[in-house]
Parts: sequence; structure tokens; C-alpha cells
Amino acid sequence: MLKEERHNIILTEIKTHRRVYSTALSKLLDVSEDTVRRDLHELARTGHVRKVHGGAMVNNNGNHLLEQKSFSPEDTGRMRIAEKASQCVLPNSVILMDGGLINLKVVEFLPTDFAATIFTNSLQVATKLTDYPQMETILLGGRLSHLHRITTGMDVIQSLAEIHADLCLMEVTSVHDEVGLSENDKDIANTKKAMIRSSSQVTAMCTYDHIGTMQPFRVCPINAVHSIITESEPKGNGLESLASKGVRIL
Amino acid sequence: MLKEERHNIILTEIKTHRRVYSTALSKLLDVSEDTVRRDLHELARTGHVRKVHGGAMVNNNGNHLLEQKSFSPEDTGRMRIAEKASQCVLPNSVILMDGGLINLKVVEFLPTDFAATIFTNSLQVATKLTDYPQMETILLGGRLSHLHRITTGMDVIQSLAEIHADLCLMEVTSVHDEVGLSENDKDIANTKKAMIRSSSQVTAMCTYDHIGTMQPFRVCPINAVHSIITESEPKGNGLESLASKGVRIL
DNA sequence: AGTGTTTTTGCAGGTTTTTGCTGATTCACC
DNA sequence: GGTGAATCAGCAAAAACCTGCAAAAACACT
Repeated sequence: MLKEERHNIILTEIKTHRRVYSTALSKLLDVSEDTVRRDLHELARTGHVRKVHGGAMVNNNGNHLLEQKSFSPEDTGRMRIAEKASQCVLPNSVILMDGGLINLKVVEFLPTDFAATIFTNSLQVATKLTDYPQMETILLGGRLSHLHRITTGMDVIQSLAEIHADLCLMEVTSVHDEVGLSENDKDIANTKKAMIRSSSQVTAMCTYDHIGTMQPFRVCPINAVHSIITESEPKGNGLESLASKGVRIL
Repeated sequence: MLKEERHNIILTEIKTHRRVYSTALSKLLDVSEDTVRRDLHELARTGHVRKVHGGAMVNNNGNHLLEQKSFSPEDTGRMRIAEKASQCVLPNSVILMDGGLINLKVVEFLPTDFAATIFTNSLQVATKLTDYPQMETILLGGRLSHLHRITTGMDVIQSLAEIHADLCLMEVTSVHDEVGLSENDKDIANTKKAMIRSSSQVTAMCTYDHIGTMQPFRVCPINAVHSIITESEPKGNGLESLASKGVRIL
């Protein structure tokens, strides 16, 4: 492997995890720890990372502020949700993911050498996954919704009928303790219904400001999901009514 | 082999892998490593690649527009092919497209309000098509090849068995007047086979320097395709042996 | 065809870069 | 202050690189 390839990999690792361990990089890149240290020093000298004992961290000098700027507050909320959700993804499990920004970020939170099987109907999630060599990615084919960049319709639902996942990570726009999950697009609602049927566990991800809202097309009752992730703390946030229906709040 | 041929091959290698190793190129091109180094230096001096210890990398100095303008003969070749192919795409027809750079460019040559139905197993083609509101895009689902960013395998072949297209635009790496079309990946070859079965017309797109070459996995005999597009003029280019088998040269 | 010139290519050396290892040293943490 | 992990300095082997050169090929011109 070329030195620059290693550097690029290290930089993306640092970008996604905000820190790296020399030992982990050594295994990932299949070089000695000394080489990793030399790489990190070089990257530190050019100002790309900050070298610390045991590894390296992102350096908050200037250009990081640029990234910060492009994040709306809403996005930091989504980041929090994605981070929590990524911790629910077990190695070598079979995961079903639909579209949306949060699911995209969930993938980014996983280490690049993470191994799992991912079913998805999202073009963006699938494209992101091509950077993860240990992942087995299965794209659910069908009619492409250009707006959402996901496939929907009968083909997707039929494909889903023939698979089974351990966990479904589903991004929803509305969660209501009486109505349950709902969407504003019929095709998407139907696709999500099929996804729930094909998963042992269902984890819904929803920003806090959409809790308690409802939309025209119902996806499922609240007790069909096993966990709900929001960006706020699990306790004392007015989600007790959901918890009382047997849903775990993360 | 001509020096320029080598340069073209090196450029495509770099374009597809984003980097090349001197040792690998030496084997691939069957020349000494010294020659490869000299080639890489030359390409670096003209700004086409960036030389690094052990090989070379793509030079992403600035924007893509710059690349478009000062492009290698190889890529302008692909552009020519894509332009010709885009003229074969009739409005409101049903088109089957596989992956590859040329097909991506074919889409770019179409006006953004073009209306047609496109079946594809390429993530990149599908993503590009989301910018075309009048297009009906159907993504062929299946196992995702991370390297090529296309789906392959049984799922794709089954999906293909249930559809029929007017025209298949297929990018191939080898065309030989005796062997026919061939590929260096078994899955890809099988997928292409299925695509041919599902199309009334098959148009193969192949850069001129791959005409007359062969690869381990055969896709189809030469008379299974109806047209072949290369970047050179249809007449007087040594493709008469192909034309004599009933293939139209565009 | 013949001859001189240029280009290309591989090879023999010597040089530089890279990388892993060893042993000494420093650091984080208890 | 002790201990194990991380680091550092220096070394040696391997890989990559460069220079110069000569043979071969391509070319130009008579």
C-alpha cells in the first residue's frame, strides 16, 4: 500500500471517529505500529491531525469551524441519534436500513472495517457502504423515487418478503403515542410496513420535535417498534407515555 | 506496445483505482519497472497524475472542470463514445444500462428533461438519473459489488428475466471478432449475459484499444450484439472483420 | 537498400526511502 | 514510586529510485 493511501485512510478514520488508536490503525492497515506513528507524526507536522499519546485526534484549528458551520442545530440532533443508533449495530448482524440522513450518518459512525450484512433501499446509504470493505451490501431493487433517492413500490416489498433481518433501523417523520408511526407519502409508508415485517427488532429514529406529531399514512402502531431513539436523554423528556407502551427509549 | 497505449492504460488504471503501483503496472504492461517509472514521470510532468514513492495517484488539484478540459486521449475517447451512444437513445423508449464511466456520461449527454424508462444495476447511473425528473428509473436490486458500484448475482439476473428493454447500452472491456465480448469478472459476465437476453437491441461500447482483446469470461458471441461503438470513425479503422459478421459499427 | 540519428528500453551500479526491529526511555495511571 | 504500554533513536534489510550506458528499434535522409 502506498504511504499516501495510508494517510488518506487515517484521515477518514479520524474524521469519522474524531480520534484513532495507533494499535487499531496498525491492524487495519496491516503495518507495524512504528509505521503508524511515523504516519501520524507526518500528518501532525502538516497540521492535519493532532498527535496524542496512543494515537491522534482531530485538530480544532480553523478548518474544523467550517464543517461546524454547515451543520444546522437540527443536524447535531441527528448526529446524536445516529451515534446512539450505531451502537445498536452488532458486528456480523443483518441490518435493514431505509433512507434518510440519519441512516447515512449511522454508517459513518461505524468503523470502516466493520463487518455486517446491510439491506437497504437507499442509494446514498449503499454508495456510502462501498467504502466499507467488510460489509455485505444488498440493494433492494425497484422504482427509484428521485426525490428521496430510495426505491419503493411492489418490487421492494416483494424483495423484503424474501428476507429477514436482525434489526431494522428506520427513520420516521412522525411518532405519536396513539397513532403510532406515520408518514406523508403512501409509497414510503408501505415500504416501511414491509420492512417491519422482515425484521426481528425495529428501532425507530426520530428527532425530538417530531415526537407527538402525526401524518396521513400510518406505518404501524407504537408497540410494533421495540426502541425509539431521539437526540435527548432517555429520562425526563416527556416520553413516558411511549415507554408505558413497552417501547424502549434510547 | 506503443508508449501511448501504455500511457492510456495507466490512466484508466489510475482513474478506476485512484492509484497505481509501479510493480503492478510492470507486470500488467509486461515492461520493466524502469519503463513504468519513466512513463509515470512523463504523465506527472504533463500533469495527468501525481507521482509518489512506489507508484502514482490521481491528482485532484482543484475542480473537475479542469479535468474535463485537459483530458487524456482515453477520456475524450470515452466522451466521444458516450456522445454517439446518447444519440441512439430514443425518447420514451425503455433502456437497459449497466455500470461504467461511459454509461454515466451517456446520461450526462441527454437533456435534463429527457423522458425514458431506464433499468440499471449501477449505483452511479441511478444517482445521476435522480436529476432527470422525466425519467422513470428502475434499480435492479441485488448484492452490491463495492468495487464497481453495481449490483450483480442471482437477484439481478432474476429481475432481468422479468423485464424487457428496447435497447441495452453495455460497456465492455474486450471485443474480439472470434471470441466475441468478454470480461475479467465472472459475476459481471453473467449479469451482462442476462441483460442481453432481456433486450431487443444490444449496443456494445468499447474503447478502440480494447478491440481485438479477450478476457477469461465470455459474455456472448459477436453476432449477439447489433452495434458496436468506439471513439474512432466507423470506416477504415480495421474493424471490417467485425462488420463482416453483421455488426453495425458506429 | 544504406547510413547516420534519435528514441526507446532494459540493465548494472550506487543512492535514497521506507519499514520493521531492538533496546532504551518516557508516559499514563494506579 | 512501580508497571505496562507507548514512544523514540538508531540500525539494517528491502524496496524503490536514479544515473549512465549500450543494444535495439524506429526514423530520416540519401
